[in-house]
Amino acid sequence: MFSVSARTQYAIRAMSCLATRQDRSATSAELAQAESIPPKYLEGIMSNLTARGLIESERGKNGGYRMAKDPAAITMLEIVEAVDGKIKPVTCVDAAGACALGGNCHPRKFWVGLKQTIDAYLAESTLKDVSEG
Amino acid sequence: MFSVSARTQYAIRAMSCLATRQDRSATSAELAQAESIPPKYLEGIMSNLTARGLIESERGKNGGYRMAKDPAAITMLEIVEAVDGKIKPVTCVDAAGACALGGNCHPRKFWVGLKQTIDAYLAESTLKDVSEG
DNA sequence: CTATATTCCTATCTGGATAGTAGGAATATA
DNA sequence: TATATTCCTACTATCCAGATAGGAATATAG
Ligand code: FES
Ligand code: FES
Repeated sequence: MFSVSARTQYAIRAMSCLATRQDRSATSAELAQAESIPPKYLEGIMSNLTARGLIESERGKNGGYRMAKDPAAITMLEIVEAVDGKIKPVTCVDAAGACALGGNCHPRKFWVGLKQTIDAYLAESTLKDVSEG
Repeated sequence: MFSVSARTQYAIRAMSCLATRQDRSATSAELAQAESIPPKYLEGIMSNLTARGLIESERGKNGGYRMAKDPAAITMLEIVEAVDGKIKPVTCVDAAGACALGGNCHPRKFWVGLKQTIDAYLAESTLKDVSEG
């Protein structure tokens, strides 16, 4: 329970690796190699991160990725949401009617609080913090 | 991501329902009915809660379950761990060698912190709080 | 222009976990 | 003995994360 998807773990490791490189740039294949991530799978993840604007991409020969921002300005929340979407402990956490109970059970507030707690932790952890261990 | 299992949601709803009954007792079938939970599935969950000592059971005719403690003395963490085990964002969160990287990646501290954050929230939320919404 | 290296897109397969079901054994009451 | 309950074990079905495959688009170099 509350397990972190491989997607997100891969994304964070890849970003962490990219951030600590000289020049802060690398190809997807290099990152996959360095972090033991299935190369083809990582490609899709990198696209997510690019779409979110956390990194920038260059196609073609000599292409690859580079950090779009300072690692201290990138939060774990941004990375998580880029690759796995907003976190949702229960389906009705934001849309009150999105569960069989129609948003009318007592525990719901508790789940909303949980989401806020997790979001807060993710938002206050920067890539810089994480990549430095 | 970070989604809560049906097991845990059911457990909390059932406990919440039980806690707010006169006499704080009911049969599994009654709780299943009241909370729209598959009856047979709930049976197994109730056994988990009994094993953990959060509720007490009585077999046979006129049997059922009753609260073993005051709802204010039962935390969400106890319920979650009773039915789904300890939470584990990443496999190596407590056993450092339990992942392909052998516990040696920088992000690991971050995941440990996440677990502590979630555990803390769950531990400070009591059944009384939750059942009262 | 051609060969090559890369990102990017779409479609598909697969295994394992989760959710749920089935049947009945044990136990208690009346 | 009949009935109502918890408890136990095993099975089935469903779903989706994880992974793979193939190739289109794009850029560079020679
Ligand atoms: S789970 Fe949606 S209202 Fe309780
Ligand atoms: S995930 Fe286990 S060491 Fe990083």
